[in-house]
Amino acid sequence: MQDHKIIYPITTVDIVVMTIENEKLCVLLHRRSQEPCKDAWSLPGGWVRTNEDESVEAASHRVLRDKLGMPAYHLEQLAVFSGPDRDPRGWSLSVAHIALVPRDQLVELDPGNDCLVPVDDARELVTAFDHDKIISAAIHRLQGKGVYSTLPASLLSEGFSLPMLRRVYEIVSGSDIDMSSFRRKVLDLGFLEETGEKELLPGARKPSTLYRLTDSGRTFNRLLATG
Amino acid sequence: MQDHKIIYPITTVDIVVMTIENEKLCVLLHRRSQEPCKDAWSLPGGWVRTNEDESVEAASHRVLRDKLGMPAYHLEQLAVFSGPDRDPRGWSLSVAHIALVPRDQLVELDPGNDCLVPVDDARELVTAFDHDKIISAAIHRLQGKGVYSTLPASLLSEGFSLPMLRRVYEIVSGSDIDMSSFRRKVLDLGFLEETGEKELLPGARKPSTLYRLTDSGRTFNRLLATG
DNA sequence: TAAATAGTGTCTTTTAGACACTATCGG
DNA sequence: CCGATAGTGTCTAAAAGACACTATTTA
Repeated sequence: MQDHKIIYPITTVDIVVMTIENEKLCVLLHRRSQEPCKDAWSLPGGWVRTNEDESVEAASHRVLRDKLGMPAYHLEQLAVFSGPDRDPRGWSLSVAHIALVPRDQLVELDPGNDCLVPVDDARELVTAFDHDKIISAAIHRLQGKGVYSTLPASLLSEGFSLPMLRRVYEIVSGSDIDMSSFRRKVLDLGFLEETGEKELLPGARKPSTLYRLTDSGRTFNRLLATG
Repeated sequence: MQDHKIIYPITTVDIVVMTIENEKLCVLLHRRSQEPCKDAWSLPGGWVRTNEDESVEAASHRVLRDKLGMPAYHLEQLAVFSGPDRDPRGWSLSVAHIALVPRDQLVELDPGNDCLVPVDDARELVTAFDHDKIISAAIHRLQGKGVYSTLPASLLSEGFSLPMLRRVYEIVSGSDIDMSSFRRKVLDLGFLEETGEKELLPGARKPSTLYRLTDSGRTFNRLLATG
C-alpha cells in the first residue's frame, strides 16, 4: 500500500430527505448557491469534516442540523456513489443517506432555495451531479424495503392512528391496502403501543386510538407488510 | 464549502468474500503483511486509487483480481464504515463490499497468508481494524436479504441442481428446507433455466437436472424464499 | 432388483385479502 | 338519528409446509 502515491477522493455526504406532503411522498431539494452546478437543484449535502465528524452518519446529521435545524430523525445509509466524472472538481465519493422525517418537523425551509417536490417530479428537476440517480435509488430502497418493514412509520410523528399509518403505507407502496388486514398484521407483530390518547382526525366522526413505535419496532426494522 | 480546510479521509475498500466449503459458509481472510495491524487476520482490501479506478466497485474488483486472480463474480456494496479511530493512521472511510464466489473459483490462495474460515469462527479470529464488525454486517445482510432473494445462487457455478441449490439455502439460512416446496417455488418464479445437461451427484443414483440463473434472476435480485 | 437420490402429488395449516358488519361520535 | 370514519368478525383464496408416494438410474 503506497501511501504517498494516493490522491484521496473528494468525500461528501448527500441526503435524500423524504417526507409526506399533500398525500404525496416528497423529496427535499436545495438550490446550489455555489459552483459547481450553481443554481441547480440538488440534494442537501456537504463535505465530510475529518476534524469534527465522528462518522459519515454524524456528518449527515450535522449537515441537516446546520442547514435545516433538524434534530433527531430516522437516518440510514443508502449507498456510495463514486467515480472520476460525477463531480467536475475530480474523483469524488458521496455516501448517500436516506432521512425519513415527519412533515411537521421540517420547518426551517428557505422558501427561495429549499423546496419539497413529489418524488415523481424530482428526478427530472434535479440536474446537479448524479443526484437524480441517488433519488432513484432512495425511492427504490423505500419501496422495496419499506413495504415489509416498519420504516415508513418514521414518516409520522409519535401519536399516529392506524388509518394514518395505513395511508402512509399506501402512499409509499402506491397500492391500496385493506384496513382490516393491515390492522390485524400490524397489531399482531407487536411493534406498536398505544399512547393512551385518542384524536379526532379531520373529517372523521369517531376519534381513533393513537400509537407510537415500540423500541423494538424502531430498531428491529423488519417485517411489517401489506399490499 | 471551504475546500482548503478539508482533510480528506483515508479511503479504502474492504471485501467480505464468502463461499461455501465443507457445507459451511466461509469468509476469506488475509494475514496483513504490513503495519498497521501487521500479522493480524483481516479482510482483503486496499486503497481506492483515483488515478485508475472508475468507482469503488471497480476498486474492489481490482483488489480481488490482483490479490486472488478472481475475474467475474457477484459483488455488491455492503455499507460504509468510518470514523477517526478505526485506523491508527487517521480518519478513515472504508466502503465494505460482499463478494459471493463459488468455491471452485477461489484457487489462487496463498496457503500461508490466505484462509477460508467458517463465518462463526471468523469474528473472533479477525482482529484488524473493525473488520469483525464488517463481517457481522455481511452475515446479517446475507441472512436477511439472502433468504428471500436469488443471492445465494451466486455461491454456485452455473450448472447446479435443485438439491444443490436447496442445500446452499439451508446453509445460508441455517434451517431445513422442504425439497418439494422449494422446487415448486423456485421453478414457479422462473428465475432458473435448464442447461440441458444432467449430472450424477456424488452418492446419488439418479442424475439430476442442471440449471443456471436466467438474466432476470441475476439482475432482479429478489423474491425467492423458503425456510 | 435393491439402494439411494430425483422428483411428484396431495393434504393440512397458515396467512392474506375481501368485504360485510358493528361501534362511536359530531352535527 | 344521520353521516362518516373507527374498528371487528368471518368467509374465501392463496401460499407454505409436511409428507407419502413415484421415477430413475447405478451397482
